[in-house]
Amino acid sequence: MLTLKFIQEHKTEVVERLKKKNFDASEIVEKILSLNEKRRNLLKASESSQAEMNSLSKEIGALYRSGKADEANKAKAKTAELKNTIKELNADLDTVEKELHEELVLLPNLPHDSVPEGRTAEDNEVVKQGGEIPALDNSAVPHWDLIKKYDLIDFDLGIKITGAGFPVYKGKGAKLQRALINFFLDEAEKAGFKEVLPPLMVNEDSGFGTGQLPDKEGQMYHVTADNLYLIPTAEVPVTNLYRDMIVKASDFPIKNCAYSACFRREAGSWGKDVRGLNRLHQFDKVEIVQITHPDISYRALEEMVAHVQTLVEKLELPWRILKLCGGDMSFTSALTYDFEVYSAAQERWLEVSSVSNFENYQSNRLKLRFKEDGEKQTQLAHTLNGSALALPRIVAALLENNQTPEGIKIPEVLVPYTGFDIIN
RNA sequence: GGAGAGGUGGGUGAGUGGCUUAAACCACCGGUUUGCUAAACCGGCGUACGGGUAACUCUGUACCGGGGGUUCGAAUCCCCCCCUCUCCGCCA
Repeated sequence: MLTLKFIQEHKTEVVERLKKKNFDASEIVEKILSLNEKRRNLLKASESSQAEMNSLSKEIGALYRSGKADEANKAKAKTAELKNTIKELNADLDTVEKELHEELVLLPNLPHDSVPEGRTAEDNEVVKQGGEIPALDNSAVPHWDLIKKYDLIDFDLGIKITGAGFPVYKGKGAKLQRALINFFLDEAEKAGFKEVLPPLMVNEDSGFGTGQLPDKEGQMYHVTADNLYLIPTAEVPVTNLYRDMIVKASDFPIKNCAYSACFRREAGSWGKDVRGLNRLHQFDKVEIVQITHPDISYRALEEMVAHVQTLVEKLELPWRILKLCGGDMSFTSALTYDFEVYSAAQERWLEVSSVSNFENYQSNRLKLRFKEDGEKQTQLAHTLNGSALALPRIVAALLENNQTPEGIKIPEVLVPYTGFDIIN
């Protein structure tokens, strides 16, 4: 959520910048400003009445103590009206504050100045590219066939015990999962991210803190009996570790990485995009999260992007980095880079990571603040996160790109983790 | 699942209706003293939203798990909810 203060001070800027996200903010901003004016007036009136009440009460107490009951009773009579006034003012204030909040959460985060104009994924800007797209021979098949051929993942068994989108990994397929998770965690740790292993379910407050609730409620599995949500990404529990906190500027940067299973209902998805490993209800991912000083959050973003780049390079996959255009960015992000790897048999790019700077948009909800050393004033921290990496599409690309007549070759860097160098 | 105890500032913890402006201690920060460390002493030490100001100082209101109620006045009394801990049961 944008801060009220910022909207007040940068009214036209907010409207202008949100145009890039194809969002017309002018009406909402006007409404916010007028509601805030209302709020301030009500607040002033309420507070001065309360101040009056407080001093009257004090007097009454003093009168009783000095035995002047008559005068005390007289003073009491005066409080009745005041009490009513306060009640009414506070009720109005409450209403206005709720309305104001409802409007505030409608505004998306402002896109960074460098975000390209555009409406759809077509308009995303390729900023960097590397690796070589392998030339597969005619016998090459997509990963869902390879998976069957080598008995790596069983979708039908998953359907039997749970449902579509919950694959069962088997044998070398299962080992490959473990290998990738450990590889990603080790690499993240080398890059300075401290590992945490968070719960896979979170409460409502956490869902709200990172912005999944209330807007994207339908995308999460909801355990209604206990009112808990299965996490769609480790970003949720890990970022919420710092909810409602005031940290010291000297604690920055706070860097965490976490492996977790991720659960997504993917309501409304269909078609060829969901074939094989392309889209699942449950999948594994290593996430990196960073909380920084606002002055250096964009440097932190570049570092995180560089880290992800080393991962796809070490896995010897053809990769490219996209800077998302305004229209394709998420509601909460200020700048997002997507990583894609080329899946040679499907002949398409697959998104495997999304790295974003949220600036203070998330921390305003989370109430994640910091203080400069020696300063009394609190400021909102900047939060960032990124996948490093999500497994299924990496597996899809690895299988497809590395298929040979003899079997599927495992990238060198993974061999110490898998314990085998070929799947055959 | 059953029974009990409890939720007060960063932590421990006092506080049964107005001498509370939430004590005290610890931690933390600043200062004095000191050969260094330690200690002692002095001072400071919450958050949010307002008002005021050139700025600092200043000032108002709210906040003792959350919500409601009683009262001139609530951390304190009443009601509802949430959470935590202990014991028992079940269990990897």
